[in-house]
Amino acid sequence: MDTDQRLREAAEKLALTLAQGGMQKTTARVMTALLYTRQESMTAADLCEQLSISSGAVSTAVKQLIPLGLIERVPAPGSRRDHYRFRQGAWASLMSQQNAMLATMGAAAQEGLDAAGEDSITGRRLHEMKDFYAYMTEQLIPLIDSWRERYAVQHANTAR
Amino acid sequence: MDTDQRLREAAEKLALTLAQGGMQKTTARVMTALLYTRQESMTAADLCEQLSISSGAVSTAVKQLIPLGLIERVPAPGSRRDHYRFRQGAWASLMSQQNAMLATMGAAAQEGLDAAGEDSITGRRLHEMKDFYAYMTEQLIPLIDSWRERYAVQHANTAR
DNA sequence: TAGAACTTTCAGAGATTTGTAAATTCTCTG
DNA sequence: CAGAGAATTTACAAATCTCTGAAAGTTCTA
Repeated sequence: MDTDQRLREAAEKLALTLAQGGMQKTTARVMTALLYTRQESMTAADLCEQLSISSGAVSTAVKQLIPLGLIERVPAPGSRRDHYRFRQGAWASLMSQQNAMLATMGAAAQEGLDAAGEDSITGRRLHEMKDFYAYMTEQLIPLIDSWRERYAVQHANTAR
Repeated sequence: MDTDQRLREAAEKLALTLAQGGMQKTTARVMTALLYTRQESMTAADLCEQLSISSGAVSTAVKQLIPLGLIERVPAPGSRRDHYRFRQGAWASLMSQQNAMLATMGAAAQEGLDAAGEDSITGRRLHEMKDFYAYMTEQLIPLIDSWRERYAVQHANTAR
């Protein structure tokens, strides 16, 4: 089987997994297409054709992926079309987004504690929750930062 | 406003957030009901009534929550009904599940690398991905373990 | 072991989501 | 600055998902 086809299949497979995990299916397909493509970047038209979806769908997907820091628009000299590419450091951005969820969970726990009080069955349950998310938030942020740093140094000489 | 109502509202609010994040709505509502309830545990009938859903829906939700390690069936002496309660250590279990996703991502990156080779545009993109998930997996597992340990010690004397 | 009390499964109705096609808006270029 | 080439938005249609109600299955007790 040729390389292109293997990559396409890997892309679709990962997209399916991501969709299972809550990401919208088309959004996931656009993301993985850009991740596994052999081109430096792809135009909206490329994506339409390869994925057999309408330009509207591409537009929607892109609108969701850019704020997540997963892809970026890249200026394409000589072409009037927008080009998109998978971002350097995308994964760290994605993980950071998930940190926001950790904070939300902590706040939800606190809210319940305020209502129920610490000394109750509910209070004990929520206290564990609050502690856990406080701990995770505290630990995860430096973890991501240190990776960013490590990676930046390691690849300083091979930057695009 | 009374305590019960504040807790119910907090529960619904968190359920909505979780639903946005990809969890099924009813599943999320069952989970948060068990998290914020003032009772030690709830029966399927309790959940039906409080959430205004059918017993079939409860059954489905429970079937999804138990494997995630979020809730558990508890034997209820003197009652023939199943009782459910939010699990101790649920949050650590949940986070562990997400680690499985990290492994999947790493594998997906490897698969692409095998097809594209390291020395290509695609190869460099996928290499970053692989490194990131390898790093996160490596770091996150001990993090959760150490929390489990810490929490177990801290609460050894106040166990249910 | 018969029967009662629950739980689970399943088919179909209803609701929501999501993609398409077309209209609109935006943005370059000549 | 007019117009062509793209991207985005919107309204609608199609597909999917998810809950309910009812039937079937389980499990405990008498």
